Amino acid sequence: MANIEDVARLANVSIATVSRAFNNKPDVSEKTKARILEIARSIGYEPSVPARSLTKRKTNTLGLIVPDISNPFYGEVVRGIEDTCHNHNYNVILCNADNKRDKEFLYIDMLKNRWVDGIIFHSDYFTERHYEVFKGKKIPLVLAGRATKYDILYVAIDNFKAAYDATNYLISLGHERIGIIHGPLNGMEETVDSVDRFLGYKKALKDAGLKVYDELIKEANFKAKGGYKAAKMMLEGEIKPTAIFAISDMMAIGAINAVFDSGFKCPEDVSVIGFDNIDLCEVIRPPLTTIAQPMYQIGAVAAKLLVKIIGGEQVEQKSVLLDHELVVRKSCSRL
Amino acid sequence: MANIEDVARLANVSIATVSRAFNNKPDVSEKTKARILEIARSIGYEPSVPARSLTKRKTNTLGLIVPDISNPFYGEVVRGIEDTCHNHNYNVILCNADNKRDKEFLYIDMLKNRWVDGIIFHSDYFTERHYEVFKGKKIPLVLAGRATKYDILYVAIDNFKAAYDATNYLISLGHERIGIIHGPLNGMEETVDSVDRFLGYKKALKDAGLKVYDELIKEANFKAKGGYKAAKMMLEGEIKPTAIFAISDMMAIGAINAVFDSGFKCPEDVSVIGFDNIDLCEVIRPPLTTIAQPMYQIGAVAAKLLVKIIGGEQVEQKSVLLDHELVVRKSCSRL
DNA sequence: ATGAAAGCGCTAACAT
DNA sequence: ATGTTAGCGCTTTCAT
Repeated sequence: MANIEDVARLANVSIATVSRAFNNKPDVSEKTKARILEIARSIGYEPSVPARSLTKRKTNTLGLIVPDISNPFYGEVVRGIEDTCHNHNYNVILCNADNKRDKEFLYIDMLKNRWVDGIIFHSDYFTERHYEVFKGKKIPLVLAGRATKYDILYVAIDNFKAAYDATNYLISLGHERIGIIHGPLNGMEETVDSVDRFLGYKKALKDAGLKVYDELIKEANFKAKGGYKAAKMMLEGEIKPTAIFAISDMMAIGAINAVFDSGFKCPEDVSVIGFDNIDLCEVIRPPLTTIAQPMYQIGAVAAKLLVKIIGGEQVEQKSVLLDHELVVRKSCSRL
Repeated sequence: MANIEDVARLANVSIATVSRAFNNKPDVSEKTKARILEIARSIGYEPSVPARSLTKRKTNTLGLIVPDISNPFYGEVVRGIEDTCHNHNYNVILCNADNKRDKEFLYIDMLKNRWVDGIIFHSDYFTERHYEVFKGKKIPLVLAGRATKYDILYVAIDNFKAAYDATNYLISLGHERIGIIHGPLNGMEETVDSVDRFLGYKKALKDAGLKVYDELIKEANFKAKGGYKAAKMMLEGEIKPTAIFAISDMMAIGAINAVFDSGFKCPEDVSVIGFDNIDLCEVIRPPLTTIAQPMYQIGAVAAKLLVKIIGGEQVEQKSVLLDHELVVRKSCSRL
């Protein structure tokens, strides 16, 4: 592989001049610059990124830790991140941590050793230990997809309000027995999405003067099968819901299937509303009414924010809460 | 950040000895090694990957070029790759190239400059120009998801046979007017998946002595909406199919919706079979019968192969054709 | 078993 | 406008 010295020799200049030419420094004559670039091209030379990283102490690389890239939700977020990085001349190292603490810390360590310029971290949980590890390592960090009480930048949506809106929509359609299928609450110690959404649901019911039935509150694992089981139990119970709010689209889809399998119809007998707005929503029958999260945007904005911080812009960077949106399709109807 | 010199000083040894300790070289006394490691730990030292890459001329990084990570299909493949890389101490740089030639070549260039140890390339097309670029750059390469006539290692399935099997299954159920929704054929110059599958479909019909109706051959873009439109046209035509083979699950799902929207039932009136076996298949109604591609395996095997080549094992590496599988669910019925 | 020193490919002072 | 040189943090001969 050709290196800077080869180019210098062939162009009859010093390696410093070659370096200048490639870094667009002002103090190289246009003529020599052109000659250098041409010679470089002819022998297929381009600067070595690792070598550059070493001297500049900057790798132009972002570390990206997500739970699971095979989940379409994260696929969208990551797509937003990668697109943005590409536009800003960064590359992305992808890490699947499965929401597992050890895997996360292991990856954080690896990324640190790789001198990544920053990390975008996406996980169901952000604990005190996370906070301390990141602080200790002093790596620029942006949390994606969730807010936090720590002084760490994040890009997310207002989960409480989003769930409030979803529930309220059901109420506005005349529903009174509204069930919820939420995710793991984890003792409600941490500010997990699931907790916020659950709280938003309860608040909406209370504000409308409606009763909160314990029988209509079920927990599942964010997946279709979990949603199916939870809905099935609800529908076979004493108090039957006329509407169900599932806090992820996959669970909502499971719930719709449960409605049919229980001998009811959706939306005629039971309305179902989801959360996320993944592509599937328009494809299934009935098309799913849901709360849209700007997944791509979450990724894109997080990446932009991180790149800015790395660039050292002291412009008082702030966390961002993006807007959610109610997308009305056909899975909910007036009571 | 602590470096190797700091550790050396504190441990009263030379940096060479520290290096040996961290590289598990045999010629360091257990005692000093332990001391060095302990001191390193106490000041939070770990070797710099960029510096190491420079001397060793090895980055322990793989470049990964895929069309679009937000597509669940590639999500699975990438998941297989990343898991495998993680197990072999490699990291992965993710690149979305959208099947665009320029973006692909740009990424290949970037990855080369980053001295990645190898590249896994996944794209709808692998042209002569691709072949030449890769040969020119001399980067270890494995093609994922598709075969090629060039002397390049690949990991894929036998698309021709898979399509043959799908069609044959329909035939075995008594169907005679079997439509196909295929992808872009691109003049059929290149060995694209779409072409192989289309050919497999025709061969199965011919082998069974069935007529190939031009009216039952439609092209779409691999997405649900495309499948919907294609199926709609077919169902409204003169010659109505009793079964449809869509060469991707997303198109199959679109087709199922089209069946219902046209006033027919699936599978009673029209059977539909898909291709890929994405998670969705079990979630929609009716659950989709399909040809399963081992997506995770494609990624995992490709990564394993690449890591082996990089390791210099001359063990006559061979391309791999993985098995596909017919997964019978409820979207097809006997005529 | 350990150290000294060269070198990986580049950038960034400091000269001229 | 261009060259010289000292690093960046590490591995790897070559000595001892």
